[in-house]
Amino acid sequence: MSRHSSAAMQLTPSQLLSARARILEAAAEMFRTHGYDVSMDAIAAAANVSKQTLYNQFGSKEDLFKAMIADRAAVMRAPLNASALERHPRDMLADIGRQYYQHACSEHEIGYYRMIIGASQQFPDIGRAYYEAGPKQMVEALAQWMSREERLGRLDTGGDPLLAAEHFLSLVTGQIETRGLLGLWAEMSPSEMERRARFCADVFMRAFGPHRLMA
Amino acid sequence: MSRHSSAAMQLTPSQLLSARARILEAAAEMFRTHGYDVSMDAIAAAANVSKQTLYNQFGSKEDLFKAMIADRAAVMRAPLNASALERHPRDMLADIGRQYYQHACSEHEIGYYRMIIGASQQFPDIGRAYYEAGPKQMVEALAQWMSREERLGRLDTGGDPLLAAEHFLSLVTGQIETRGLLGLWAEMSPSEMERRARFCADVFMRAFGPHRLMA
DNA sequence: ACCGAATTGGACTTCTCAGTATAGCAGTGA
DNA sequence: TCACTGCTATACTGAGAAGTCCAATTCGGT
Repeated sequence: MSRHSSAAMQLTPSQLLSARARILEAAAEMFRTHGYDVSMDAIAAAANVSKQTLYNQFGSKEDLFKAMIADRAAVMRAPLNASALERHPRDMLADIGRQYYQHACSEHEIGYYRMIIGASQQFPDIGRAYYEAGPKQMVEALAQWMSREERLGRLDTGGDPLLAAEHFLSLVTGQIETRGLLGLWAEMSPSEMERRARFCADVFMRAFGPHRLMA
Repeated sequence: MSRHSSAAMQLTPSQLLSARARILEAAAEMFRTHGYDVSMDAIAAAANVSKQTLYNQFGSKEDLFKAMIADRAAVMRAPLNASALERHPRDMLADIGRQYYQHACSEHEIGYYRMIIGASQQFPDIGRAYYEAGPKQMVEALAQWMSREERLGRLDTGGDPLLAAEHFLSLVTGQIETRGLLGLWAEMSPSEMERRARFCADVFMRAFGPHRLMA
């Protein structure tokens, strides 16, 4: 019974990853769902690894936490594939909205965001790093696209594409983020995503489209 | 020297409040700045009260926390004084924006919000209560006003004043809340508040004003 | 098959913190 | 003067968690 059976029995997929990768994965999950207060024992158990191994790989809880953040930041690298430069701004915007709802508004991502907010009190640089790798990237990429569209005469941001980009993302986010952060999660159906994304694009085009009326 | 001098020496303003009120005040401050993880000893010290008194007044840390939340919720009761019903929607909206920047975007309020977010993982009902006493009230009051304006033909929300209200508040909040939550605080000057509030009102009116163009 | 390195499980130390217990002190009312 | 009540100060208990130590085991490369 000894070697073979016990080895085979425990071969979950996670066992195939290196200890370090498994720890990072488990740590991300545990920190996300329990906040920085999870015990190292709990993380070790979740990673299916002994506590000592955990401390061999990462010297301390703080180190592990920061390594996990860095690991995830590498993944976060923004989407916003500037795929079609040819499309009508309205369609492009609706698409961005859709993408946003699928990625950034998932329960998973909101949980991660909540955890970062909590940690940013204890580790201020974490908050800054997250902001610069996430929201800032996003808004700047969008602003750049808007600036291009403005030169083409298809948008009119009044010379402040950054603020316009902020506004669009704010429209998309709406109260959804607020509710998510406060733990009031409501799954959004694809059709609801579609409706909201289109609505935001319409609203934005009315406000920043090329033919706007004054006062 | 004994009685008079010692009593007089310690008479800070906070000494004039009842022990209970002092504790609530100190607890609010400590929870806000340190999160739920502050020690009861620290709170007792901040309230200038012995630990035992603290436990006499509030049976446990959780009870104290919830009492503090309830105490503050009573204060939060929304502004949005529907003062002038006569004013042009644009001015009304700009005013709401200004008020919002002054109250809800203060470092103080953001810190409180951040703390609630952290606690809502541990105490889910806290998150819900905060949402319903704060953001929800706000958006519903605004939606009600918008609905009235729509009947008067001075706004056109396309029949969804709630979503329009959400949109306006999102515009106002923008990235400011995000940055605040992540600890990247940047004081906003009154003129900056003014500029942003006006800008948001203009944008909103272009999108939801009465004479909108279609597609 | 063998050796060194990594891993394991668990006991152990030290610390912090919620909550309790105790003993004394200060004001109040009769 | 005396009992009563509420507060202070401080020591204490018990639980949980970070981090360490160590003997036994397993794994990877040769």
